[in-house]
Formats: sequence, C-alpha cells, structure tokens
Amino acid sequence: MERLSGNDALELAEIFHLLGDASRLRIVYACLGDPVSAGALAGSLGLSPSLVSHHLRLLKAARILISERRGRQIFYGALDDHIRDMVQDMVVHIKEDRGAD
Amino acid sequence: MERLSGNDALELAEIFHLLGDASRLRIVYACLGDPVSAGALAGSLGLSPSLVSHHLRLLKAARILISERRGRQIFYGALDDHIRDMVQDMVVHIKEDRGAD
DNA sequence: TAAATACTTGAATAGTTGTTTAAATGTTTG
DNA sequence: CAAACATTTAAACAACTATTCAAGTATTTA
Repeated sequence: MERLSGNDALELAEIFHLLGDASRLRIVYACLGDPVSAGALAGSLGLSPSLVSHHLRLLKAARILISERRGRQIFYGALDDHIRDMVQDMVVHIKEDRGAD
Repeated sequence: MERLSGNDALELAEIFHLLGDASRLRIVYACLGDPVSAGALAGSLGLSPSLVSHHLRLLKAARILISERRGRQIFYGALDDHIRDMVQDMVVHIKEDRGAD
C-alpha cells in the first residue's frame, strides 16, 4: 500500500476525469478495436459531430487516442495496447464489482 | 471487444468521475489499508475537515467507502476487497502507462 | 451538565465543463 | 473552380462541482 503524492494524484485524476464522462467513455471504448472515423463515432453513438470532435481533441491531448487522416475522414484509435488493456481492464473491473450487488 | 450501452457508460462514468478528482483520489487511496478517521485523513492530506467530510459523503454514497464510528471518531475504509483491488489495479495501470513516456 | 473534541451540514461562490449553434477549415469530386 | 463532404473551431451558456466559512450535531470527559 504505497503513498500517493499530490502530484501523482493530480496526474492520475486527470485520466480518471476524462473517463468520467459517459459520452467520452463511450467514444474511447468504441475506439479500442479498429480505428473509427469521427463521423462514424457520432453516428453510432448518437452524438453531434461537433461534440464528438470536442471530446476527441481532449482524448488526443491526453494521449489516450491518436488520429490518422484517410481521405476526407479522420480515424481515431487507441494510442497503444497499454491504453487498450488499461481501459478494458478498468471497465471489466467496475462492471464485475457493480454486478455483484 | 464488447459494446458499451449508454446506461452502462453512465454507471461506469460515475465511478471514474469520483476518482477523477485529486483530493478524492488521495482520500480513497489512503483508505485502502486500515480504516482511517476523518480527522486523520484531513491532517495527513492537508485538507480541511469540512472538505474531507464532503468528499467522504460522496464516496460513501457511491459505495466505495464505508464508515464505522469508534468513540467520537469515524473511521473510513474500502467497502470490500473488490474495491481495494480495483482502485489499486487502476492506479498501478495508469502509473505504469505514464511512466513509459 | 458544561466544555471540549470530532465530524457533519448548509449556504454561498468562483471556477469548470458538457453541450449547442454557427461559422470555418481542409479534402475530394464534378 | 465550385459544390459537397467530413471534421474542426469559436463563442456562448446552463449546469455542475470543489472549496470555504459558519453553524449544527454527536460523543466524551471534567
């Protein structure tokens, strides 16, 4: 049981905070597999393109997602496997926990 | 790679959101071992008793922490091992990830 | 029971943030 | 080049939230 410094807490909280919004969490989750275009995200999640774009910017700035342009679309995907595993594991963990109610 | 419904996302995001604040994250982390009194938390984390109490209420409502009165102090600890492991694992995961910069 | 201790509660506030609407940018195609 | 497509950007706003301060409640002890 290590100690958690104020600085560490700030940094960690930033990641949690980004996943702490339903829209953003769904966006991240939808990007864990093959890269998805911004428009496809908006379409499949029922969110406005503008809103999705705003969230994508934050997620990219936090180095959770990366973007790649293909023609006139821009595809978003997880930065790397570490991100993929981390998010996947966290979601599984919480789902398990809340399931055992 | 399962799908994440809007409802699931809302529920999951609520937990993430609670851990997405530095003060709250430190409080939770400090409670993962032996139960700690509200005053001790405030003291060791350098936060006002009032602020700590506000956060504790939220964390208790979300069934992350539980409280037990002993004399005039009230001790807070993780709800169960599931919570302990979950938070610990998430913190480790994120620390690893950000370390590999 | 009065004082002291340990927390909690409520109100008030300054700052943040998710969302919308409208306009702008970059890219392809006729 | 102009029109259509895909996404971003900027401004604006309502809702939310972390924090503080002051007052209130419960528990112990002198």
